[in-house]
Amino acid sequence: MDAETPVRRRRTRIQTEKRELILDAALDVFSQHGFRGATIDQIAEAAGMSKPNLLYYFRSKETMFTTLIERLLQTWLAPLRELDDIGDPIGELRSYIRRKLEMARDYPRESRLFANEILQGAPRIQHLIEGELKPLVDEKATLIKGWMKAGKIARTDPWHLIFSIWATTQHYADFDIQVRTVLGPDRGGDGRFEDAARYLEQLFLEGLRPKR
Amino acid sequence: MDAETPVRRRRTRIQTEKRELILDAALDVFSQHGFRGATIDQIAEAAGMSKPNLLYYFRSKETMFTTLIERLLQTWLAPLRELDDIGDPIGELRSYIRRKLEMARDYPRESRLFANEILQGAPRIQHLIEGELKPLVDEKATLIKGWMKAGKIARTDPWHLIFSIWATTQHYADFDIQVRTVLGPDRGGDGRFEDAARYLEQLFLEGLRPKR
DNA sequence: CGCATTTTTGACCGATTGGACAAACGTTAG
DNA sequence: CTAACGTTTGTCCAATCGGTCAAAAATGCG
Repeated sequence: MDAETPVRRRRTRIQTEKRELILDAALDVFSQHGFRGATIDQIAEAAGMSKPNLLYYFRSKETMFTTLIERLLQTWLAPLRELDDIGDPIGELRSYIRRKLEMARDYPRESRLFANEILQGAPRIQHLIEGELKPLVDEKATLIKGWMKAGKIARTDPWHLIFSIWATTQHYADFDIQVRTVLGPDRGGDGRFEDAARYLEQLFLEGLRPKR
Repeated sequence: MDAETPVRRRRTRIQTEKRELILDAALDVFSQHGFRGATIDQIAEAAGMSKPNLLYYFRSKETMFTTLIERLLQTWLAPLRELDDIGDPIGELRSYIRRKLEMARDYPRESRLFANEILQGAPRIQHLIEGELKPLVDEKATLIKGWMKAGKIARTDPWHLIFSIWATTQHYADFDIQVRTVLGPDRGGDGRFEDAARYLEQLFLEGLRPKR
């Protein structure tokens, strides 16, 4: 009888700050080792606090992970949400690719965390992919189809078009080590993202067949 | 003094068979959970044997993993090795893309295992990337540069060209769950690889700018 | 068959894991 | 100041981890 009333109190200033600190540390660790590979101790150390202290702010490892990935998905999908019918289609696509590549450069941890989760069959975010990602992609696919019908871009499969943009841009975050190693110290420096941007623009706009 | 002579005996029939069985089970488990996420017990169960029995054939989890990934890298790089100067360049690239996409379809576990390892910074295969992958890519980049100079394909960055082929094709293995979920039951069925093949051919050859 | 070798198993070990808990410590409003 | 509440920590626990070991079972061979 009336065992415990979970009075959801208002969040303290310290709570807000520490939760943010923890999530950042968790992003570090989760993105590097995946969910199972990461330990609470690692995250606690990265956040500069003890394990029980961390567990005071997040009930469990799982809670941290889901909090992290749900928030992350929003920023992750933002560029696609911005794709609209205002500018000219080629310009829209070009800037979408550029923005995605910038995200791979500036938020590689987020990209890797997401990739890691999908790789393992998305056990913890399947519902988000079905409920958020799919509808958004379907909507934008319709938009792109319209561009094709209007002769603004070449006729092709809009879903696979979106996949190819995701794949090529996120590759530079997810496979960063491979990219940098293969490019070597000369070409693999900070300039690699500009090289990639130039190449991808050419690929998506013109393809590889030589002009005559 | 003569503590133990590791007389490397010849491998028994049973040893050969069981080792193969174990490696297949290990591929299942490693590709789904990554190295740290996988447990010896899981692999043993998937192989239908007890844990000590498995450890009789492979000294450690690490041994299994490296055996697996070193062998895997060879088949994985085979298509790139076949890229040569015999046929016409456009045809060569087209069939390289096709072959890579077939591998994503037929060997998704291998692709995921590799992706998982790279994602985490390639701690166990860095030397293979430097010593095997990089030289091979450099060699093929030179080949492709020749094609560009001869006007056979458009001038662009050969390294990033190779990256984009890897990214787009392996995406269908590594992000399979996402691809199938977004495509839905209609377009996400077995035909998705043919759709992808058609789309990628168009992308790499013609790009998206409309013909006029 | 009989014996040596290979294969399999159950029991066990120390280390690490996610998490619980009560006590101690800080902070703040009245 | 002080009582109430928020925060932090040391200690502990059961479960799981990778791996060992001796002994039993199966196999191969003359």
